[in-house]
Amino acid sequence: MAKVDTSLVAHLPLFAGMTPEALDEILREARSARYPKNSAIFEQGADAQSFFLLLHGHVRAAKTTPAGEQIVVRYVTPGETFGLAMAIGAARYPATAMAVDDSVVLIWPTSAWPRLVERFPALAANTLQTVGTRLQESHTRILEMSTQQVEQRVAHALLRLAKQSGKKLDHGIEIDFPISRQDIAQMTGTTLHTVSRILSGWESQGLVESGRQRIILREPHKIVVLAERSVDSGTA
Amino acid sequence: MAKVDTSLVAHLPLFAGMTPEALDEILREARSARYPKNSAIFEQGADAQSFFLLLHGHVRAAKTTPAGEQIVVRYVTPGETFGLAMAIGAARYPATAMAVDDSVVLIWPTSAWPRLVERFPALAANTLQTVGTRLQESHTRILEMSTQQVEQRVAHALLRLAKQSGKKLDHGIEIDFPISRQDIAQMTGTTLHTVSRILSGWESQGLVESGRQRIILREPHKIVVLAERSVDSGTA
DNA sequence: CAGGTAGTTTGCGTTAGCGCAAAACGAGGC
DNA sequence: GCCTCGTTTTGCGCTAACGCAAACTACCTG
Repeated sequence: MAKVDTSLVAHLPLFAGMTPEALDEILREARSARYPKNSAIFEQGADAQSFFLLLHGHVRAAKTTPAGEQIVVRYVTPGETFGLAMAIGAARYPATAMAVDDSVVLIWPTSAWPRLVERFPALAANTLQTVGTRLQESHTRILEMSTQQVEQRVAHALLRLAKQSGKKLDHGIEIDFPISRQDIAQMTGTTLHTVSRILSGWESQGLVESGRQRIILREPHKIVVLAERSVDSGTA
Repeated sequence: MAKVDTSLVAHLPLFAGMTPEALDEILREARSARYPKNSAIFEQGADAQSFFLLLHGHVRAAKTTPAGEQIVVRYVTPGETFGLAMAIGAARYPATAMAVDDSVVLIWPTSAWPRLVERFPALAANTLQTVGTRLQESHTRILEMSTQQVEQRVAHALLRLAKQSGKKLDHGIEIDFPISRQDIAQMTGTTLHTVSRILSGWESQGLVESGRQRIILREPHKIVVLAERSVDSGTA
């Protein structure tokens, strides 16, 4: 197995409350791998043979309908785990994971999970914590889809991306991985056309600056206002 | 503490892989309580002092926006846990739980959780499993909301309710707890008006029979067809 | 049994956002 | 430097679903 530097990952929530020795033992079971931009890490429906921890880069998890429509479940940022099918007792991946940037991951064989959990119960507790948080976020997303208009949802989505993976600029925040209108549409439950129109509108108001797979929030605060304003208070 | 019969709950996924002694010890920490129909069990935003296991009845978990709009997160059926805020490290309940029928629950103080998990690691693993499954379901719901029309979403919702809490009748399946048009609207991201129109339509086709807070699926199979048909195949 | 309350139905006008289509744009490959 | 392909923009017509309003109905209460 490839040796991984413990100091890089020791602070992650996944390993909270663990001794250096335990951490070392867990890492010994992992190997690391590099996935180039736009390569698939695993496909929805495939045998869940591994689970992953992202070290560098960005990964998009997306779910596809039988008819071929997609939604983006989430963007994985460094330090987060993904592909935890086994934790929920699933034999197959429920989504497809794709590197949107050159990415480096740690990989554990799924078969190692039961043993690791038995030996290090904190692992299950920590994973429960993160999965629980994701469930929360998922409910929030459903709430937004049910109650907000598309423009507000797009505003929220961009703010979240900026918070998660924003690079601070002199004036504004840039989302630091390639993301298309289509991607944002799939995060907010709309079409790329509508997203394009919304961003065009914002651009002409100076709220954002954007181009091919690239978005900079120039006036984050004003976007917060857009995100929070209730439907009918527009002309108030 | 009230004594609870272990045989009633021993088979639940939450207690999978546990010895009778362990189960007994866990149950000793719980008390049971009865909530009458339409009473609140806990409110969104309140201190998460307890977590719950439903023994009898039905509980609706709903999330409210600052503006007062609600969505139904899920209906809890007997044998399921709810109010697991502590598992995700939240100090407050992220939703409101209400008994929709006279209900009986087991209640543990949140403060007992860390101790229980330490003593019985399987508890965390089992909870991870159920929370993971709920996350899956939540993603499926987002996918449906993004890609399907209202009628299909309502069909799916009813089929799920029927599967979860359906009472088999001579001819059809009855959802065996009180549920309003409004509730279904809040499960599917639409309005009670639209749900009412859809059910009226189905009723006139003989697919369902419904009344005040009561729905019977008379032709489950035909509803499955409705749920699965893709958007444009209507006139095919 | 009368009255009130909560849930349901239905009609009608409106519209946010979709779907299609076509053009413009920009980045990478040869 | 040119060509090609994927992304983005924009126009236009359409419709699913909403929002409002009013009537209706079943159940519960006093």
